Amino acid sequence: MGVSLKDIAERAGVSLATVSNVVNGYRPVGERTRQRVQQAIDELGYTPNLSARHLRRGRTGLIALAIPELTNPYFAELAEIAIREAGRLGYTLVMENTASAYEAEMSLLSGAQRHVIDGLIFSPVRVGRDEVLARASDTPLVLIGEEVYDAPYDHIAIDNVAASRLAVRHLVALGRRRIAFIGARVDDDRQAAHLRLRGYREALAEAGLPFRPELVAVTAQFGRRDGVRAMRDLLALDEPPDAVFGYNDLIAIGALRAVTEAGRAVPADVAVVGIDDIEEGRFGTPSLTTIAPAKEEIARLAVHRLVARIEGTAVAGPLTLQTPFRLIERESTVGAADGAVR
Amino acid sequence: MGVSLKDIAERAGVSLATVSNVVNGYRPVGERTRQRVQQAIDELGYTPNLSARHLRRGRTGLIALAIPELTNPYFAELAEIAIREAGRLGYTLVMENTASAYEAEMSLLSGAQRHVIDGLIFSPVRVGRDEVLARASDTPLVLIGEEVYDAPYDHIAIDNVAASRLAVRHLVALGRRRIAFIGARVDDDRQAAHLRLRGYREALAEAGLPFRPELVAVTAQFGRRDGVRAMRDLLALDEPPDAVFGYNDLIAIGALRAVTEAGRAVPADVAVVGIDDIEEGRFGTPSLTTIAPAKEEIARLAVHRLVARIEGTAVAGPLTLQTPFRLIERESTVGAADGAVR
DNA sequence: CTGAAAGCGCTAACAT
DNA sequence: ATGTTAGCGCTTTCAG
Repeated sequence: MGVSLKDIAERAGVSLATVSNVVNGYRPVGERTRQRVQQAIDELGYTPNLSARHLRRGRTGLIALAIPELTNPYFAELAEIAIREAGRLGYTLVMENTASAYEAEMSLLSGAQRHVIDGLIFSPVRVGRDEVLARASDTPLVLIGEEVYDAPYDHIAIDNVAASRLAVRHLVALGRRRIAFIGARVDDDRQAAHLRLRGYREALAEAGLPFRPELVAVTAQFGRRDGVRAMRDLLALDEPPDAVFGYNDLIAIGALRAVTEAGRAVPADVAVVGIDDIEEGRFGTPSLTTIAPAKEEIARLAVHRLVARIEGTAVAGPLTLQTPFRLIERESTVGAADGAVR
Repeated sequence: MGVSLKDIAERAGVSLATVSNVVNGYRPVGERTRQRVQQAIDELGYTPNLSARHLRRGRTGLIALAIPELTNPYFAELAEIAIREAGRLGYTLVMENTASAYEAEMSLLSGAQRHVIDGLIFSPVRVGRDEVLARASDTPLVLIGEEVYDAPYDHIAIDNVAASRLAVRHLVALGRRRIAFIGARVDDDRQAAHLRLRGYREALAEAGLPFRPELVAVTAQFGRRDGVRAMRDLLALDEPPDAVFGYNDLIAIGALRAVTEAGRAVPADVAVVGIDDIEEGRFGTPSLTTIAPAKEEIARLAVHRLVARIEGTAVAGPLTLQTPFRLIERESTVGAADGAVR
C-alpha cells in the first residue's frame, strides 16, 4: 500500500480527522496545523485512496456515458467534452458501448452497474419510452438524443423535428423537388429517426411538395456503409432524387460517396445534407452541408445535470432541455465557392 | 445503502465467508448451501459493492487508456476494442485525454492517478525516453504507438520505419519521383514522426531518389487541418510534389482536400497515402490508400499485457511487440477501378 | 479548533 | 465445507 491518512497524521502529530479536514476542507483548520499537515502530505506524497473514500461515502465517483458506438465521430466528440466536464466536477467518466443492442441497453438501464457507477448518461437507440418508464433502478439517469415523452428523467437534445425541417427547407430553397430521406428503422415511432422523418415531411408539406414513400430509404445502422447502400437504391429509381437528407452525417457521407461513384455531380445532380457537423464533413470533397447541434452544450448540460442529481442538489428548470442548432452550408448543397475549407 | 453480503448471509442462514465464496468461487461450497445462497442473492437483488472489494483488495479494477485525442478516429477505434477487452477481463477502462500536452502526459506518467487506476496504457506524444525512464510511479505501464528504446515496459507498436518504407515504395512503384512527407515535429528524434521520416528516406534511397528537405513539411498537430496547410505550402513550391506520404490518415485526408481545392487531380497529379486505415478513408472521394495496422491486435495485446502485469502473472516474450500491418491500395494512389467502395 | 472511534462492505487468514 | 474475525483507508458523528 501507499501512504495513508494515518501516516500523515503521525508525521504531523495530529489526528486522522484533522488531516482529513485539511484534505477536504469540510471543517476549518488552524493555520499552523494546516501547514504542518500540508508539509507532511508533500513530503510523503500522499494521495487519497479513492476506494476507501467511496466506500465510506457510498459513491464511486464514476459516471457512465452509454452510447451506441464510440467510432461514430459525433459520439467521440461528445465523449471528449463529457470526459473533460466530468473531470472538472471530480468525477471519472467511463464509456459504455451499447453497440445499439437491446440487451446491452436494457442491462445498463436496469442498473446492472449498481455500486459501480453513481449515474448514467444514456443515448438510447433500441430502447423506448416503455422500457425507460419501467426501469426499476434508482441510479440517476440523464437521457440524451432521443425523445422519451413524459419520463421522469432529464432529457437533453435538439428539437429533432425543427432541425430536420431546417435541413429540408434549405434543400427546398435551392429549388430541389425530389428530396429523399435516408434514416434507420423509421417504423418505430419512438425513435429520433421518426422525429427527423416528421420534420422532413413537414418541410415538404410547407413547400407544397408531395411525400413520396419511395424516396424514404430505411437502413439497418447509422454508418457510412448504410448511406452508400441506401443511396444506390435511390439512384436506381426511375426518377432518382435531386437531393438527399441523411439522418446523420455518416449516412450523408455514405450517400455522397454513392452519388459520386455513380458518376453524378454533387450538388448539381444531387444535393446532400446531414446532421451532426462532424469534422470529417468539413474536409471531405465535397464538404458536407449539415445541421450543427451545440455539442459542447449537450455534453456539458448532461454531465452537470447528472452530477446535480447524484449530489441531490436542487435542479431548476424543466426536465427536457432543448439545445440550439444551426445550418452550416457547404459544398454538398451550394457548391464550391472560394474553395477554402471552413 | 443497498443489499450487502451480510443481508444475504442472514437470509440464507450462513456466514459472510460462505456468501463471498459463492460470489467469487475462491473456495468450494456445498451444493445445497450454494443454492440457498444463490436464492437469497436473487431474491434480494444483491450486487457486490466494488468500492469495498477494491479497498480490501488494494486494487480498483480500473485501467486507463491515455491517448492524445479521442476525436482522432484511429484512437476511437482502438479505444472501442480496448474497452471491450478490458471488460472481458473484469476491468473497466477509463479514457484519459492528454490533448498531446506535455504536462498532462507527465502527470499521468508520474502516477497522479495512483489509487485510482491499477494500470495505464499510454500513447505518448510529447514525452520521450528520458521521461519514461525517470518515472517514479510503480503503476504498471504499457506503451503503445511510440518507440521508447530500452525502457523497462511493454511496448506495442508497428515497425514504423518498415511501414513507412512500404508506403513510399508503393509511391515509387507508381513512378512518382517527387515524393513529399507531411509529419509533425520531426526535429525530435524520439518520436514516431521521426521513424516514419526515416522509413521515407530509406525508401527514397533504395529507389535512388534524392532526399529533398523542401519536400518535408512539418505540422504542429496531427489533424486534417494540419494536412491541408502543409499541402498548400507544398503545392506552392516551384516544383510541387507528385506524391505525398502523410504521417497519418487525418493528415493525408487534409492533403487530399488541399490538392482537390487547388484544382489538381488525385492521383493523376498528386498521389496520396497515409497510415491508420480509419474508416473515413474508405468512404471519401477519392478513397485513401493507407497502411493498415492490426488495431485489434494492438488493443488486445495492450490490455492483456497490462492486466498480466497488474495481476503479477508471468508474461512470456519480449517487452517490445511489433504488430503486423499491410498496404491497402485505394483511389488516392491507383485511381478509381470499378468504382466500388471496399 | 481538534481528537477518538465507529463503521462503510468486503476478502482472506485462521479456526473448526 | 463452513464460520469468525481483523482490517483495508476513509469520513463523520460525538466529545472535548
